[in-house]
Amino acid sequence: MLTKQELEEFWAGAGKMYLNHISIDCVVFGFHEGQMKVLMLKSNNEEAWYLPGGFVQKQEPIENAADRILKERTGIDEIFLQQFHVFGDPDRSKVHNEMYKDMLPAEKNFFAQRFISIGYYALVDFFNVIPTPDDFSEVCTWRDLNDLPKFQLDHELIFKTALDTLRLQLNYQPIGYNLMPKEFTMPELQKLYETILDKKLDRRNFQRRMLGFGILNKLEATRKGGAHKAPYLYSFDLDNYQAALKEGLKSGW
Amino acid sequence: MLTKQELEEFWAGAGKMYLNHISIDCVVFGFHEGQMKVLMLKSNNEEAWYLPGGFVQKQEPIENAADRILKERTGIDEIFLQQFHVFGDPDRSKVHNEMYKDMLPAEKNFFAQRFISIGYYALVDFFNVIPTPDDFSEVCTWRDLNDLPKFQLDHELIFKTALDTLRLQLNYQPIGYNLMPKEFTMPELQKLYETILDKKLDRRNFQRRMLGFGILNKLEATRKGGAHKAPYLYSFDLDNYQAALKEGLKSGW
DNA sequence: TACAATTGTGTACCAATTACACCATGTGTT
DNA sequence: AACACATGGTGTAATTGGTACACAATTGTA
Repeated sequence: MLTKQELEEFWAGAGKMYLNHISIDCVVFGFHEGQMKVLMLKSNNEEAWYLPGGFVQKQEPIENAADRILKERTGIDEIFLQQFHVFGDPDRSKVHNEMYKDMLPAEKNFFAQRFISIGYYALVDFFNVIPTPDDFSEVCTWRDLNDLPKFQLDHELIFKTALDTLRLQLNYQPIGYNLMPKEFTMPELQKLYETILDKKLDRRNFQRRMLGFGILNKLEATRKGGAHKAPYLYSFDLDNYQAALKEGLKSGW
Repeated sequence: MLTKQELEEFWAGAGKMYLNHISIDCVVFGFHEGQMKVLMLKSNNEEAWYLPGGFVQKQEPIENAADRILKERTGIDEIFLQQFHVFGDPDRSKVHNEMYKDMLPAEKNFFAQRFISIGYYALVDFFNVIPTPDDFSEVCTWRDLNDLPKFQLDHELIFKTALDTLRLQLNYQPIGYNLMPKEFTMPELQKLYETILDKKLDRRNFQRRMLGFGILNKLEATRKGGAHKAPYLYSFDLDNYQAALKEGLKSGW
């Protein structure tokens, strides 16, 4: 162990040695009636697109930072937000570093610094969102999952990891409270799952399994208007939903 | 979007505004013959114990930082290491801040800064480890899971989150390659699972399920020496093991 | 040689998942 | 009004997976 004198010196030096930039990158998945999109931004100066993100302020819990950043990009609060991975390769910002190297003196080149990025993903109904560009972009818009642009930095890795994580978590977590209207039909909920997983599910088995989780209330009313038999309406049982979020939907060993 | 002038000013300011300290805290679970322990450290000046940890250097990938820190504390490389959560509450270091407040001038009080900590957990055979104190501790030793000391800061939360995550991941990930000898018997492997989960498993069902994963090779030889029927020896099929690590052991929807 | 402890293997049972059949309901066509 | 058609609601058989337990085999020891 160090002496008190050495300790003080260590702390004084460490204050500079170990400082890093911490950013949040957020994969915002938008859903509406069987469509699934990602929110992306782009500057006119560059070809590549990037994910909504920002920096964590010194006295700010990271959850708050993620909420704040998302509110700025989408206009909405209380989004379903899930932290999923930290991306910390020092080469992450190499591209930017190269780009600004000639424009800016070294001590002002922010991207010569090291970045660590905390990855979050968010689920929203994209009809509730007003995409708003940030200080480094002119364009902020929804991109279809089947028509993705070129990504900046390691944002493609972040996006793919988010999608994989989301699909995995579908097995253990309830989903949809922020994505469905207050009252919805079973086929509508099934469509959400099919969209995320990108595959067809059997409607009868889906229904039974979903009801088995005990997070839905069956309502009296039915959804009229379609050219077919009117399906029953459901709403989420919020208590059970919250409980399932915490404890998961399946047990293990 | 900002003008070039504004951008330069932003970067110059941001360089100071958003710098944070990033540390790694690592829950090292040690196993041997049915025992499970955690590696912990303690300074003579304080009562509370803390987890192995350290700071991420500017030009260092975080995975490397975790490896480096663990090598310093345990003497071993190539440990099974899993990132599981980021702890970023600004109040995390409050206790230390209070403690050093009177000892150190504010600008030298490292703990007045914000800390963000990336949580990892590691699995090792504790007979392979030489616990080595760091610069802030005199004691570095294994603590039994049933006899845990008082924790510093939010290290109890980190520890509990790690244990929960480990138990959850047992359902989806193979485990044991770094913890078992090259050749081992089924009861020995079962003991590892029982130790982690802290419950008894049925040996016949365990065997069938384990073999079903296809990550084990049954060997000709048996383990002689016990006062009972000699069990068969197994080894891990490394190819299948690695594949299962990536793809998981179960499928979902 | 009998016994205790432990391992190897099989099987009956229950729960969950999958696949599919059949009926009900609302709309448009004739 | 009769009918086809698309879709939703419900039931059920077949399959799979997990749990509980029975019984035979092996090894060292009394």
